[in-house]
Amino acid sequence: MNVIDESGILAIATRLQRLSDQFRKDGVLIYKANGVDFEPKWFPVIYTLHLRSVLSVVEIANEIGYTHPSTISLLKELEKVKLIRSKKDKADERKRLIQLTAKGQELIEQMKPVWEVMVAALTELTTTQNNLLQAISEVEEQMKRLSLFERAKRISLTG
Amino acid sequence: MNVIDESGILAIATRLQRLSDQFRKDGVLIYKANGVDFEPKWFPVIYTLHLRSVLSVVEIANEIGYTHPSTISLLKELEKVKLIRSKKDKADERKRLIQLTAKGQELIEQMKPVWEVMVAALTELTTTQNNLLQAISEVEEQMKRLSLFERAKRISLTG
DNA sequence: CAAAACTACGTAGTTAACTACATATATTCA
DNA sequence: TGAATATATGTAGTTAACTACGTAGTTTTG
Repeated sequence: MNVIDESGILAIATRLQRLSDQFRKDGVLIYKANGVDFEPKWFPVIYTLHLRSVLSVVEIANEIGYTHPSTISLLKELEKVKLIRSKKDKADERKRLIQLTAKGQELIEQMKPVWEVMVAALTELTTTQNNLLQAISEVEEQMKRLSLFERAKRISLTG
Repeated sequence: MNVIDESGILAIATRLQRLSDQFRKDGVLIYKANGVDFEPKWFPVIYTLHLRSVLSVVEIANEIGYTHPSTISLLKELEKVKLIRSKKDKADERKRLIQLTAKGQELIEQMKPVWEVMVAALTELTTTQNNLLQAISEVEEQMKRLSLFERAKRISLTG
């Protein structure tokens, strides 16, 4: 991967994705090693329901920052393995209200110590001179002010 | 996306991916706005061939850090739009040697000023208190020493 | 109060990476 | 030197996100 590393910031999207993939793969291994039957991709939905208890499909999608079709397919999986259940909202028949099952809540209790280990390991790994998590937050903040595209446009005009 | 941002480091894989996606989408817009017919996903291959001129399929895959099947499908696309061409290696008949076409080289010359703008925009965006690119390099370095999984295992045992 | 606009959810198809497996050629070693 | 192993490429199928589009309720408005 020499060329990509040497090409510097131009290949930053590729490197971000590579890092994300590696974290996720190790996540699978860590859950497995701790006897927990859970996939990292489920985390955003499950964690959101852990904190908010009852939400509609679109509300979950917004919380986790995915599109609603992606969210629906995650919800289908989670319903299949009985970690969540859903019912129609009587006040608004368009809505489907989602919540954790008892099994889902038990699983969360089981995962809490694993999450603690993960937090410790991730913190150890990312507490370097330039903190990765903070760097992400800072860049997200910058993008809110002005997107990469807008910045490029401005540089093209003034350069 | 409140919950994900608030859950801190546990959702770091999700946030890395989201950032990567946003960069790539803006990349598409920037190429388009500059009248260049090029997709960001082609960058690793094209840039590698720009620097190394003739390489086999597996050599390219290693340089860009993808699996060889992924690389083959990228190469197919690039051959279709005539940015690269390939021929059998006479010294080793298993190998296919890949290189840029004249069209590919011209396109690179056309893209160079766009890349400069991108570098400037990305640098502006990511030069914050904690530098994202450096943070990525530092974490990659840490992972080489000991993977996330190994760290989690060690923490579980000693904790 | 009916038409228009909006919101919530769902399905179908696409994309860009992956793993697993198959085949052909090259190299090594008993 | 031929059998075993390794390497290079290719194909098929999977995955986890996406966009585009359709339908059914809800809200707004002329």
